[in-house]
Amino acid sequence: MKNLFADITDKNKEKLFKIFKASTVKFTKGINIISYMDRTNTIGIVDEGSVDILITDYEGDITLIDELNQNDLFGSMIYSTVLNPECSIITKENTSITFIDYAEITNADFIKSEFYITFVQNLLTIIFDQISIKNKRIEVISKKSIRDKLLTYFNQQTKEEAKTKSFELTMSLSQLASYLCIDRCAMMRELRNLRDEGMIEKRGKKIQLLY
Amino acid sequence: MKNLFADITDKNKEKLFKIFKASTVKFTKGINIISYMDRTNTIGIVDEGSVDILITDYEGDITLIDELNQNDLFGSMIYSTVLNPECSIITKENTSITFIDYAEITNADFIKSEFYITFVQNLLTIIFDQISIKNKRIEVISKKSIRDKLLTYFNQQTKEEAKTKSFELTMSLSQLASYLCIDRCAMMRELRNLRDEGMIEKRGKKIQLLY
DNA sequence: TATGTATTGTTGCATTTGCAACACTTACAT
DNA sequence: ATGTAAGTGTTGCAAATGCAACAATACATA
Repeated sequence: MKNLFADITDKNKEKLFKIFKASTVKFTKGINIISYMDRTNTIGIVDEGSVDILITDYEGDITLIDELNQNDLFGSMIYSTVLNPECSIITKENTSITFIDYAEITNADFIKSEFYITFVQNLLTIIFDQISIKNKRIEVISKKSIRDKLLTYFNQQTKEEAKTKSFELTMSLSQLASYLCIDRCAMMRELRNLRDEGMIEKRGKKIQLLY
Repeated sequence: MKNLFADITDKNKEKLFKIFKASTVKFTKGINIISYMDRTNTIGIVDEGSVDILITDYEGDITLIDELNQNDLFGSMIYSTVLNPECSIITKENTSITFIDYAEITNADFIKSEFYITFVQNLLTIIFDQISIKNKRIEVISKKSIRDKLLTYFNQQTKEEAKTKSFELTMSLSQLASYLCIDRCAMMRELRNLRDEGMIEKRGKKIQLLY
């Protein structure tokens, strides 16, 4: 995954940090960093660690909108609801975030600099990646049944492993259920059905498609 | 909604079109324009009309990933699966699309031009908007029950109408069911329940929240 | 090692949901 | 005007699902 400052020298990165009024803050696990995003044009970059973007609805139910990892970006321009009180950005572990002022993307000195293009390219690459991830999730949770959600997810994961048709789960089963927006117990049941019907094989975190 | 070429003079726009090797094609309704996207770096811009981005899965089921309208963008960098045979881009009406070569975004002449910044800003604005729309949809279809999906959608729609708590459906009920990834008949049933319980009022396309 | 915590795994049951099949209305093209 | 397609509305029923409640592991860390 590309870094927003990839292919930019340390010296230029320093300049860039000044232009962007950048500040890097280290958070421990479980902190809501939404208060750091109060300026409308703040972009957060995950240097290290990971965060969840959550929305709390009128009934108090919490929806996971995004899971961001190293190099991912977030900000009110992406999460239009980000400044609403019902949105929270929670660190999932010890996490280091760099905040930059997006408004400075039109800073005259910055535009003239030789690293402007590199920066814009990096920015676009990262954003496009994040959109792709979102599209994948939409494809999965669009499915009406738990079975189809699971199979679609498994197919996505094995797409690059056409030969072996197997992959390692990158998250816990509880997290998977949450990602798929389904009840964990119901998912376990369906997972068992798939295994019993000989559709899949599951050993620990390794899943093998058999169809 | 911003246009990718907003605030760029016609003359400069012409230059830009040359740089991007742009071509504008008019399609009638129901055409799959995926074949126009075969170059990896092609970006499509909806000048007029609208398109659906669809994925057909291993079972032949079709999933609606995106509905794009005027000024929206699409391309393989956004839909990573776009070049796969199972992805289709279907015009929903008479639609005019401009294709540009994304690789030219680093074209030296272009970068030096005075309209480069405007272009990049427009590009980012449009993309951020598209992400916001995606996030909203994820929030809605994340809900487990039809009732919650409907109420969450209604709440999103009335957010800017805090006083009246009412809005006009922008799509048909069939389309809404498809957007929410639920069975249309089951949705109708739940809609009736909500009405009977005095949660909502529905007259034609106008929906009023009563809670 | 002990101890608490997170994760996995299971089941019964009431409820929700998708599906199929149908009638009726509206919109639109010829 | 007339036929065709698209959209709306309804219902019965079998199947899928969420929920609650529980037991058994695995895992971390004090």
